[in-house]
Amino acid sequence: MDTPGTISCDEELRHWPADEDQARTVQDRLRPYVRLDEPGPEPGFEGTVVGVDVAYDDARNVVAAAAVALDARTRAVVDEATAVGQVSIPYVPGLLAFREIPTVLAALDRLARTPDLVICDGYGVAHPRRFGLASHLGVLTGLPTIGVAKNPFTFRYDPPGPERGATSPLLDGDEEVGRALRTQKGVKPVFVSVGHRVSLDRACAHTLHLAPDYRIPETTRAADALCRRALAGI
DNA sequence: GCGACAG
DNA sequence: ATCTTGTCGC
Repeated sequence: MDTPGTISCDEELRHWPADEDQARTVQDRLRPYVRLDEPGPEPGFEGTVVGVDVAYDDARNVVAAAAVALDARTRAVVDEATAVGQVSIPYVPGLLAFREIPTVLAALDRLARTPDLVICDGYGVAHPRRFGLASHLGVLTGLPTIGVAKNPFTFRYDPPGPERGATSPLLDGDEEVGRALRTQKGVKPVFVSVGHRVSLDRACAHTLHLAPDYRIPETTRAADALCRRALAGI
């Protein structure tokens, strides 16, 4: 059933790392599957953009994930799904994906149709090993993914211009790993990076289109609200 | 060794 | 991420 040269999502979930060293090894093994040569859906495409996010209950070691599908053009919510899981490992910078992905995959599976594009709350290739949450989710699902983070993580940047839509390079040394994108005039930028099968230009264009009124894209806002509600209902 | 560090 | 009151402003 598996195509040679691709990865099996089920297989990866069965071989989930038990400690930090194993997790880093998994990232190094999967990183070559990230595709950076595809432009991805064009801005304004006909289809669905799905936002995913999770919320935690540390006391009970529980994580709730939400996936909300929006019409990519109108941004109207067309579907939503949630899932609940157990937290396996503590948060370690660089290993965020291992806390979120199993439950996020479960939520994505409960959507009525396959997403055309997925927006993650975090980073893609802007990552110490170039394999952040969005890239990891992309490789496991095969779907085009984008990472939109609220903080610059370990990277540096010069502030983009004050106007909505202004960008500046997000740098790891002298390498551009993403962009700071001003989604609202005079408001702190968000940090966009490629996850899988999308160009950086289009990743920024999609992010800007999804944030007409607020700093954070509507996909992430909707998923954030839903996973909090799901967690509260347990 | 020390500090910083997506969510 | 999460813990949390009031407060400034549209």
